Amino acid sequence: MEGGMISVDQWAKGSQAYFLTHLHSDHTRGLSSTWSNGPLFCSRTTAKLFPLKFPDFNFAFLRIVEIGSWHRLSLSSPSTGSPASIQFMPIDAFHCPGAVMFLFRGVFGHVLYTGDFRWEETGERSVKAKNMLIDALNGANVDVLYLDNTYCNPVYCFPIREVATQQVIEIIASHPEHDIVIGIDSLGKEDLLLEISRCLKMKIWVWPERLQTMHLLGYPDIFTTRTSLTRVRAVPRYSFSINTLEGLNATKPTIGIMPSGLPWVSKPFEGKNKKGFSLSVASKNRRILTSNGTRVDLNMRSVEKVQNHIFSVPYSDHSCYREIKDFVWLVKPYNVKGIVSMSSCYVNPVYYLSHLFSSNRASQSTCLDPEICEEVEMKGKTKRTNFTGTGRKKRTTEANFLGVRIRRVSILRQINRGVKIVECDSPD
DNA sequence: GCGATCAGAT
DNA sequence: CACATCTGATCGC
Repeated sequence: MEGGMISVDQWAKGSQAYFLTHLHSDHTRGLSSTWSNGPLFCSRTTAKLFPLKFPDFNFAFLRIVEIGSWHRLSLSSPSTGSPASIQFMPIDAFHCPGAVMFLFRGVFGHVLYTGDFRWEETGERSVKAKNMLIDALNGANVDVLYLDNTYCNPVYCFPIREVATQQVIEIIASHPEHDIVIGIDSLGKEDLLLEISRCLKMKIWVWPERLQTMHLLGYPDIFTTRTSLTRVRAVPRYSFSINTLEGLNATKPTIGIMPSGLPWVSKPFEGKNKKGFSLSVASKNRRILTSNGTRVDLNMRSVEKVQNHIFSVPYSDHSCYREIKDFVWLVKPYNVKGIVSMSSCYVNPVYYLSHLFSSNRASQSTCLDPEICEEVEMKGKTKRTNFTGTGRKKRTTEANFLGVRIRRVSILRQINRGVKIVECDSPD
C-alpha cells in the first residue's frame, strides 16, 4: 500500500484523483476553498451546490460526471509509475441531492464505494439505480465493497420514505391548530417537504441558507423565509430540542416532528406515551397507494410520540438493515468494509451479515425476523463462524468469514471517513 | 490572530 | 441507540 491512486470522500494529499459522493460535512472534512490536491469528481447536482459550501473553490479542479456513464481515467501505477487506466461509473445513491455511489474497475478489480445510500425496494429511482448497477457489473462480482453500514443491524427496520412521508402528513393534518416544526439538516429530506407542501397545500418555512439551497436545486417556489406565510417550519436539527419545543409552546401550541431512521425503542425521557401514537379513528388502518401501484399499511405504530410535543417518524435517508442485506446479496462482494465507524459500539458490517451463516442462529433471537434468516451465499463458499449473541458487546476481535479476515475496531471515534484506493487494494 | 482540528452537546 | 451539525477549546503557524 505505497502510493495512492484515487481517494473517495477523503482529502489527504497523495492521490491522483479525488471523488466526492455527496456534500454532507462528514464527507467533506478536509476539503476547503483552497483545494489544490488534484481533480475532484462529483455529480452535477453536487457541483451546483458546491459554491454554497465552498465559495472560493477553484472550479478548474471540479469534474462533473454523469450518472450512469462509464468514465475512463488515465493514471499511473503508484508502484511502478507505468500507465494504469481505471474506469468508473457514478450511480444514484438516493441519499440526499447529488449523492452518488462510485463503481470502479481497474487492475484492482471491481470496487464499489456506496457513500451514504438508501436502497428502497420499490420506486422509480430505486429500480433505475438497481438496474444501472446490475448492467454496470455485467455479471461480475464486486471485489471490495465499501458499504454505508449506518443501520447495519437487524434492529434497524423502517418503511420506505413514501410511507414515512404519509405518516408525517397525517400528524400535521391531525393537528390543524398547531404550528409544526420539522428537524432537518443542511441537505436532504427535500422530498418530504415537497410532498407535505403538495398534499396540504401550504408553503414551508426554511432558514435563509436553506432557501438558497432550495433555489439552487431548482425546487418550486413553495419555500419561504417569512414565518407569517405558513404554520410549518423546517428548522436545523441541532436547534430542535425538548426545551425549544416547550419554549415555543409557551407562546403557541406547537408540535415537533423528528424524521429519523432510529427505532426509538427506548428513550432517555421518562414520560408517558412512549409507545405508539393514536390518530383519529378515520385515519387508523388506512392504506396508501405507493408509486409502484401496491398498497401498504399506513402503520402509525412506527410513529412515536416521544415527549409531550415531539413525534418521531421513521424517515431515513440511509438504508435499513433489510435493504443493506438485499444490496449485499445483489453485488456479492468478496470483501466488505464499513465506511461508518463513528460510534462507540461500531460493529463490522460483516458481523450481522455473517449471522446469516451462524450455526446457532435459531437459539438467538428475537430481533431477527424470519426473512432475515434466509440463507445468503457469497461466492458459493459458506463458512460458519463462531459468532454468538447479539453483537455489540462481543469480545471476539477477529473472525474468518468467507476467507476474509475481519476485525472489530477498538477505537472509539474514527477520524477519517472515506478511503484511498491503491493499485493493489485487493481483498485482504 | 486565524484556520484547522478536536471534544462535547444536541 | 446515531446522524449531521453546531459551539467552543486547543493547536500550529
